Amino acid sequence: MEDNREALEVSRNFIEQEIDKDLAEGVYDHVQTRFPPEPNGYLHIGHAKSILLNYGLAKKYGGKFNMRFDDTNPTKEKEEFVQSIIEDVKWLGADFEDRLFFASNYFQQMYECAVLLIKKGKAFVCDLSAEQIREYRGDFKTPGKESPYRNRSIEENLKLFEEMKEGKYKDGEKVLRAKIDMASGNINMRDPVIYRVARMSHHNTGDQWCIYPMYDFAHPIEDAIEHITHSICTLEFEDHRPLYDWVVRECEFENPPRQIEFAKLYLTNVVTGKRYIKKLVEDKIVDGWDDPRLVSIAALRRRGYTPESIKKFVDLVGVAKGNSSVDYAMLEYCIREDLKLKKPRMMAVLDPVKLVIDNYPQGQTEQLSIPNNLENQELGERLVPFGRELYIEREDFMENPPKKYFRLFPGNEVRLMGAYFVTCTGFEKDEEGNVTVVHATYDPETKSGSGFTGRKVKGTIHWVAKDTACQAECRLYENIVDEEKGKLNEDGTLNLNPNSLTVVKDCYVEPALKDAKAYDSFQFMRNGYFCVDSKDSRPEQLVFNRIVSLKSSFKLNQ
RNA sequence: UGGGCUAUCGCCAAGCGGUAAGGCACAGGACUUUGACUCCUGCAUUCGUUGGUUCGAAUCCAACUAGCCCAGCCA
Repeated sequence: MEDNREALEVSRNFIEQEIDKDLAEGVYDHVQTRFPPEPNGYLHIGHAKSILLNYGLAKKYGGKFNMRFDDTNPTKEKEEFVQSIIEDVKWLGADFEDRLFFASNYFQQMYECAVLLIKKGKAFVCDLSAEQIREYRGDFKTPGKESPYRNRSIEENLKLFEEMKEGKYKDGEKVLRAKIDMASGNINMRDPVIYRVARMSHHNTGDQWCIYPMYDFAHPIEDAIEHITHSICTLEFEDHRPLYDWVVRECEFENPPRQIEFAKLYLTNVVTGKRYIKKLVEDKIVDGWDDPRLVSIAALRRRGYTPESIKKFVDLVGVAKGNSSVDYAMLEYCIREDLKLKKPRMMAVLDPVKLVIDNYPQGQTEQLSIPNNLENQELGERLVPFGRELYIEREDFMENPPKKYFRLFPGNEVRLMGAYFVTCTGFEKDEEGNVTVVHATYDPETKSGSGFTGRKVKGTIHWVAKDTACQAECRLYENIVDEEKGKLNEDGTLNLNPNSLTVVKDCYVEPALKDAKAYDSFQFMRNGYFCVDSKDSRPEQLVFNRIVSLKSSFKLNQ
C-alpha cells in the first residue's frame, strides 16, 4: 500500500513532467492554472477532467487555480450557464477562492493590444466579406492569397479600427486581422481574424462593445493578464499553439504563459455532444440536462455520484495525448468504491413476494438491531421491525432451483439478514402459476448476533416487515445509447437503448428510510446503490435512483 | 491533398537504450450477517508493420500503415 502510493507519486504524467522542467529551468517560478469554459451549456464528465486536472496541478505545485469564463462571443452565452458552471465547479471541490474572472472584463486591455499590433504593422483592417476571406485563405493544398487591404497604412488601420469600435460599421462589414503568413501550412496562421463587429448585448458588458475579440487572440491575452503559467487545453488546439505564442510575443507580455494540450475524456456508450443532448431534451426523451441517464455533472450529482468518486475516476484515467474512450465500468467501479464504506446497507425489496413464518406468534413483532455496515463499525446500528409476515425478493424463492442456488426453495434453510434462520415449508400459487405466498418456519435459537453456531446456511436473503414497510418507487437506469448497436445510426441520429429507464413502482423499503432526504444514498442489498432523487421525490412516496448495481456473479438463468 | 498529433493486453495507462508497472474488465478459488465486500490465483516471450543502428531497442534511425484534429467573422 505504502509502496504503491510512493510509486504513484514518483510517476508523473507528461504535463507534470513539462512543469517540472519549466520550474527546473527557471522558465517560471510558480504555477498558475485555470479552467476557462465558455458559458454556452452545462458541464459534463469531460469537463470534470479538465477542472480537476487544472485544480490538482495548482494544488500539487503550491500554485493558484482560477475560474474564468471565456465569454468573448455574446451570441452563444447565457447567464444561466455561468451559474450552473460555478455550482458544478464548486461541487467538484475545485476551490478558486476569490478568483472568479470574466474574459469580458479584459475587453479594454484586448482592445489596447490590438492597437499595439496595428502600430507595429502586425494587424490590419480588412474589408473582405466572410466568403471572400474564405476564398483568399486557400485550402490544405493551395496557399492563400494576400488580402488587397493587407498593406493599408498604420494610420488608416488605426482610424478604421477606431471606427469599428465606435460602431460605424455593420456586422461583418470589416474585421481586424493579424498579419502573419498567407502561405503557412498551418491555416491558423493565414492572417487570422482577431476582431469582428457584432451588435449583440453581452451578458456581462451589455452594449458597451460592438466589437469582440476572437478566441485565438483573446485567450492568450486572458492567460497572460492573469499570469497563468500553464494554459492547459485539449488536443484540437494544438494547431493553434503557434498563434498563441505569436500573440503573447507580439503583444509583448513578459513571462508569457505556455499552452499544453491533452486528450479529451470519452466514455464508451455515452453521449456528451451538446447537439445530441439538446435533441434528447427537446424530444422529451430525457427529463432535462440533469436526467440521471446523462453524464452532465448535474446528472451525475442527481444520480448520486459523489465528487470524490469523480475525482477518483479522473485520477484513474490519467492524462495523455492519445484519443481514447474509457470503459463505463471504470466510472461504476469508482462510485462503488467510494460508497461501500460510507453508506449504510439497508434492505429494500424491489420485486416483492410475501413470506409467512407460520410458527412465529400471530400479532407479535420485535425490533431487531442490525449493523449499518459490517465493514465500517462507525456507521453504527439501527432498529428494524420484524414480524410474522414479510416481503422478500421474488427471485429469492424458486420452486425448482437450478444447481448452486442457495436461496429459498422447498425444504431449504436460509438466513434472513439480521434476523433468524428460516426453512421453506411450502408456497401458494394463483391460477396463472405465479407464486403468491411463500411459507416458512423459523428457529428462535438462530437469531443473528446471538452467537449461534449450531449449523450453517449457504444463503442469506433480505426482507422487509409487511406491516411497517415504506412503499417507494425505484428507478433503474442504463446507458441511454444502445450498447450493442453503437452510438450512431447511418443518418447520424442516436441509437437509443429502449431499456434505459425502468420504473419499479411498488417496492418496499425499511421504515427508517421514510425520513430520507434528497441525495441521501444507501446500499440496497443485492440491488446496488440508490440515491433519493433530488427532484422527483414526493412526500407520500420516496423515489430512488439507482446509482450503480452491484457486481453479481450468480446469474439465475445460467 | 498541405500542416499538426497519436499508435504498449478487451478498456485506460506506466515506460524515456539494459531485457513489459498498475488499475478496470474478465476467469478460477477461499471467506461471508446476501453470491456483495475482502483475500488469494491467472491474464502482452511482446510494444501498429517492415527494415536498420547496437553486446542489447517498446525506447534511437528510416520507410510504410492506421486513427484523430485543422480550410468559423465558434470556442
